[in-house]
Amino acid sequence: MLMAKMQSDFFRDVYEVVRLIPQGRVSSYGAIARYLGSSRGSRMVGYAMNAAHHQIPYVPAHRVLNRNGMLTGKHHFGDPDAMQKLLELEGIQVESDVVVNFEVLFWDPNIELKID
DNA sequence: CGATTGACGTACG
DNA sequence: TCGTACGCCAATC
Repeated sequence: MLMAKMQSDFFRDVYEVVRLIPQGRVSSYGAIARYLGSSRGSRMVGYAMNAAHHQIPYVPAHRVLNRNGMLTGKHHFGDPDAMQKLLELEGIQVESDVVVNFEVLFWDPNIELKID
């Protein structure tokens, strides 16, 4: 029975945090990784996103960008324009594969989910 | 089992 | 300021 633990707990936690990202807001791989305790595991977050497509419920991976606010993973959405389109549907302006006002729309779990 | 890769980030020149 | 090098850790070859 237990077909759980298909991925590491780290991955599962990544999905959970990504789902907590409000609509119209974005976050970064590094911020999530840091929130989970692996400040240098940013690559793992990106790798987790790679598998996020078959995760249920839906994981808004398009809200996760790199520290530069660039849509680095847009090529992994099937269509290169899909990620930008999803962001625009949430009212996020994207220009040259970069989110406009990224620092304003930036949603940092270390702050929003901060444990007192 | 070892080498390479990867949706990143930081350090260094 | 920009380009290159390296580290992180899991997955793939």
